[in-house]
Amino acid sequence: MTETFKQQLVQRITKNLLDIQILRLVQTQPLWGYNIKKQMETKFGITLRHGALYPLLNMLEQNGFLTSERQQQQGRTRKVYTITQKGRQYLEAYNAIMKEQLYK
Amino acid sequence: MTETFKQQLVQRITKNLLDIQILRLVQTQPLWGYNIKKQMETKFGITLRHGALYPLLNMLEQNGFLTSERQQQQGRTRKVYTITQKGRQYLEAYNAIMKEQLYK
DNA sequence: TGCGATATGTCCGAAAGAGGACATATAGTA
DNA sequence: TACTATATGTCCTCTTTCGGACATATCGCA
Repeated sequence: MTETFKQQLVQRITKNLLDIQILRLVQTQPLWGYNIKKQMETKFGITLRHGALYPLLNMLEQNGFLTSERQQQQGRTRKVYTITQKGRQYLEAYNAIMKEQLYK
Repeated sequence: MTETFKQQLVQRITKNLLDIQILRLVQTQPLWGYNIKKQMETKFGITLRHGALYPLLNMLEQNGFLTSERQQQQGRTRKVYTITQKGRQYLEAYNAIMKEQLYK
C-alpha cells in the first residue's frame, strides 16, 4: 500500500514541482531536454510530454535558473542547459523545506 | 534571496500538496476545519479559502484518510477530524520521498 | 526509401482548478 | 441590535493547465 502511495506521490510531486525536479537533474551535470525526458522515464517511471517540457525549460532560462548552449551532435542540435547560481539557491530553499517537513 | 524563494516554495507546496499538509497537522492531534485554516495562517502565513478547505476535508474522509466526529462546543458544531491508518501510510510514503530527495 | 529514434518547437480545445460570492447558524461584545 | 468571530457548506464564472496534434530536421537501419 505504502509503495503504491509512493508511486502516486512521486507522480504528483513531479507534476506540480517539475521545475525543481529538472533543476535537481541539471544540478549534477549539464543536460538537454530530450535527455531529461528519457531520464525521468528510466529513473522515475514518469513520461513527460515534450510539449510541456520544452516551454518550461525556456521559461526556466528566461527567469535565470538555467543557461543554455546549443551543441552540434552528429548533425543534430542539442540545447544543453546548465544550472545557474540562482537555480542552486532555489534548490537550497527547497532542501531547507524538505528538512523542516521531516524534522519539525 | 533564498528566504524569498523559501516563502514562494512554501506557498506552492501548500497549494499543490494541501491534503498532505492537512494530514500532517491532523496527525499530531484531532482538528476541525476552521482550526486548520487558522493554524495555516499563524504557522505558515498562508490563507486558505474555506470554500476550498471544507470540500477537501470531506473528500479526504470519503477516501479514508480521515474520519470525522461532530462535537458540540458552546452551541456551535465542530466537525473534528482524526487521521486514519491509511492517512498515516500516505504520510509515511511522503516522508520516504522527502528523505530520498534530500539524500540521493 | 520508409520507419523509429533523436531533438526542439508551437498551438488549441477540453478539463481542472481557483477565487469569490451566496448561504446559514451561534456566541460574544460594543 | 449590529458587528465580528466561530463554524461549515455550496455554487458559478473565470483562469490556468493538460493532453495531444501539428510542425520540422537529422541520423541510422532495414
